[in-house]
Parts: sequence; structure tokens; C-alpha cells
Amino acid sequence: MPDGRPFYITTPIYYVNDKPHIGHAYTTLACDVMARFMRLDGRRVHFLTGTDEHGQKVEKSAAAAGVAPLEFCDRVSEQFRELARVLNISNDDFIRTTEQRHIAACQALWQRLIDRGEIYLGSYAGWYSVRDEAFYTEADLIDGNAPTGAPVEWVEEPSYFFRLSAWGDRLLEFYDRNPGFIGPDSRRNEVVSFVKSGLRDLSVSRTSFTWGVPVPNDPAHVMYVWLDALTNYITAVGYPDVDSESYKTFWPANLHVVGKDIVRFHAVYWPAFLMAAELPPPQGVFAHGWWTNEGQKISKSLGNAIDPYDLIESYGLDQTRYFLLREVPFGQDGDFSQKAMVNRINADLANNLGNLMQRVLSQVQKNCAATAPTIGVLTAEDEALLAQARSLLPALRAAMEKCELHQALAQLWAVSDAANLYIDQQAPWTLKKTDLVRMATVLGVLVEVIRILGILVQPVMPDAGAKILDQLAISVDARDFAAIASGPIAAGTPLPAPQGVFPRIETKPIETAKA
RNA sequence: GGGCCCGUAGUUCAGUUGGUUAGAACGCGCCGCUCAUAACGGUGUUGUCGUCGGUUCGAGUCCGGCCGGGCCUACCA
Repeated sequence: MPDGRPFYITTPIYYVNDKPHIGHAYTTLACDVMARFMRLDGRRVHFLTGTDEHGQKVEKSAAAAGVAPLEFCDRVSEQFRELARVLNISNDDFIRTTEQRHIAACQALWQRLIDRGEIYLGSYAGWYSVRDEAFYTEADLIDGNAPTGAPVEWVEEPSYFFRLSAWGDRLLEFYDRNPGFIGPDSRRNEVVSFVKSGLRDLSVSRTSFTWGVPVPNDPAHVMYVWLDALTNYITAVGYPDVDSESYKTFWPANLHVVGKDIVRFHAVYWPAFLMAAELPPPQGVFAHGWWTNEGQKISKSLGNAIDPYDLIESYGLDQTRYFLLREVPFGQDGDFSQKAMVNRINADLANNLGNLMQRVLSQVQKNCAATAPTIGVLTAEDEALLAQARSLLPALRAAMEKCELHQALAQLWAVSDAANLYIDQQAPWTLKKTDLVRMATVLGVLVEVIRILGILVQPVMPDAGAKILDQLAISVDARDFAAIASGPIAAGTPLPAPQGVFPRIETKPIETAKA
């Protein structure tokens, strides 16, 4: 069980030039759900998140804040750690690109690429705008000026290049052989057409600033931030020690979850870098979408960012986790609204699952002497409901495999629906007057279904899942997926008095939009 | 400009390789139940499946035009 098949999943490392917001929370949450699922399913999981700390922007931001770059990074990186704590994220490691282990990994990878002739020294030339601190291509220019209107000058500077142009065909072949490498399909199409349109060599060093990983044997250059950043995924499992236990176990990663804005870096550059270094590319890259807030695009100018801390405070942690993953098909854009949030919480959590538990357990409490009911002869209806609940695990595995987190939740709730229907049809409150043995069987079947739901809901709602299982007096070592098969709680096991797990929201939605 | 995707009930969306009366959830109306967090169950409700035309015995499901919307089109990350 603990030494099951490895599963290595990563969030992107978050750029410290930005404060944590809903987008970061969402990505990390999705990874956490998959990581927890796999762990409960007996897989050996390595779940990585962290911060990306180099680059010109960070150097500038630090200067603006009047602190040294590393000190600046320390502060912001800590905010991301804090977010992970508050979200109850189960990451196994938190990497920072300023760590020594990472710098060593980057330099080792670089050297390997140099040795193979995949990186060469050339010069980067283009129209540079001092005001924008950016290069523009000929096509970008408008009337000889930058698109921003700033004046530009022709600049050439020495730069190392990665021979990306040589990898187009091999990338296409790789995508072809691994149809599941990029998800969802729409992103895959984009990436394929991007690669088909032809790749140019990639400038992978900079001389215009110093806050980065020094290029080996050429201290005037620091590495291009994406080469640096992407390498974190192998740093964290021990690279360059490819003989290490962790590297051998976890590389290649099973899944890099990313926002849709950084698909190209993960699905094109990263596998190219790795293949060029003769290292195996990751097995999957999945891009999720963006949130809008009450129908509006989130932007700094509108000041309508969604603060994850506000959501948690207003609605509860597990409620927030549930909403973000249930409301929108994973991979698509979605809209956050107070109304939708309250609706999900009340309809799915309070009315459906929460109330199911409450009505079952309160009857058990009153009519079964507060002990687990004795299950007698099963009818076809009993068998059908139990079979439906027991078929969840394989169905959820399939959904997880495809990153269909919303589908997994929909399936869970379909069983909760079925249980609500079953209890109405069986009417144990009527059986109480006519057939106590049958009543116990009905309640016993329901308790078993709730047990299974409680176990399976843990990846998304760890606390709520624990509360559900606490109320069924399930010991902590009987809460993984393997325990599903071990069957109902022994009849006669004392059960505590039921307590509501998911309260309804009766009041008006609370204001969470941050100005 | 080139490429990809989408437009289905009030809302959010499902709709395998074209095939009987187009589905789900939420919302809403009515009925039932009373164990339960005024929750649950039953039942009903509305759709020219964006639009025009084509292929076909038959198209939401394939082809083309048009309208509307979104995304990608590399070196800030």
C-alpha cells in the first residue's frame, strides 16, 4: 500500500512578482485534490509547489521596495507558503529557485546542453525600447515605434541560444505518440499548430540584469528565467543526481498542472530541453482556465481580484475547495459569483449530502440505540444502491486520469442523490413501526453508503471528510480507499451523536470582492 | 492575416462513430412525505438545437456561406 506506483504532480512555481490570488489558489488546490486522491488510493505521491524568484522584474521590484532581491523573495515566497497552509495543501516539498540545490541543477542541465551542442553562443538583436525595457520584433513596430509608442533602438547583445528550431519534428512526433501529453484537447491543438508553424532558436541567457542563475563559465550571463524555472521540476527530485532514489522513482513527472497562459513553456520548451539533454520528458501537462468575477474579467485596473482568504473566511475552507472544483469543468474558464457559491453550498453540501447524513444518523441515534445498525437480508434495492456506491472508486480513478475533477464530484453526488431517493422509498421512519429488522438493514445500508462517500470526499474536502468519518467512528487507519472494500461498520459499534457538517447559508451572501 | 474552439431549455452545461417523442443540474409550479439542516421524493414547465443553404431515407451530430463570442500566433514572467 505505501509503496504503490509513484505519482509525481506539480504546480507551476509562482512568480514572486505577484501576490497570491485566486488563480494560484485554484491551481494548487486542483493539484492537492489529485495528490490526496492518489495517496488515499495507495500511490506513492510526490506533490511539489514553490516559487520562481529570478528575473528582471524581481530585481526591479526589490529595488523599488528598497531591499535586496533575496530578502524580497523571502517575503513573497513566504506568502505563497502561507496560502498553501491556509488552503490545507498537502505538498511534500516547496521549492524556491534561489535555493542552492536548484542553482546546481540548472547549471548541471545547462552544462549538459552545452556538451551536446544544444546551446550555442550567438547574439540577440532586435528593437529595444529603453522605456519599456523590452525587445520588439520588426512586425511589432508601429510607425517605427514600439506598440506602446515608445522609441526603439537597434540593439545587439551576446546571448546563448537553445537549438529549439531543431526540435520541431521530434516534438510533433512526441505529441503524436503521446496523445494524452497535453490537455485539454483545445490546448493540444494550439500547441501542435504552434510547433507546426516553425520554431526559432530560443535565447536562453541575459546580460541585461544579474538576478538569475549564473551561466557556467560565463559570468556575464544569467539564464533565461524559463529555463531556470522549468528545471525546478527535476531539481526537486534530486537532479543532477539521476541515480538518486527520488529521481529514479519520480521522474518523469506524471503531471504538470499549469494555467493556460504558460502551456507553451511546459508543452514545447520543457520537453525540448529535456529531450535535448536526453532526459525523459514529463508524461502530462494539463492547463486549466481562468476565473471571472461576477461575469467580469479580473484585472488590476478593475480592482476586482478574488482574494482566496476572503472566500475561506466567508464560506469556509472545504466549501471553497468544493466550489472551485465542482462549479467549472477543469480546463475551462469559469465564473465566480456569490449566488453560485451559495447555491452550491446549500444545494450540494447542506441539502444533499449534509442532510442525508443528518437524517440517517439521527435515526440511527434514536432507533438503533446509537450503534451501527445490523444489516440483514438485502433486497434488490439495497444491492443496487450499494453497488452504485462501490462502483464509484473505479469511476473516480477514470475521471482523475483525465483530470475531470468536476466529473468526479458529479459522480459522488449522483450517489448521494440515489441515497436520498432510497431513503424516501424505503421510509425507515415507517418501518420503525412495522419491521425493526428491516429498518435496521435500510439504515445500515445508508450508513455504509455514507462511509464510502465520506472516504471518497476526502481529497476535495479533507476536514469535512474527516468529520463524516468521525461520526461513523471510523478509525484513522481505515479511511483510505482500500478500506472501502472492507465493508460496513461492525453492527453494534457505538456512534456519536450526529452533528451538522455542512451548515446552510441562510443570510445574504457576504461581500468578498476586494477593492 | 493564418490556425483552433464555441454558439442546445430562465441559467450553467451533456449530447459516442448522423437514427425512434433532444437530456441533466439549478430555478420555477403543483403533489406527496415528515426521519432530516423548511431539508427529501414525485411530477410538470419552457427549447425555430445562432443563421442560411447542401449531402442523406434520416442531422443538434457531416459539408459550405453568413452572424456572434473566445483562444493561440514565442523570447517580461
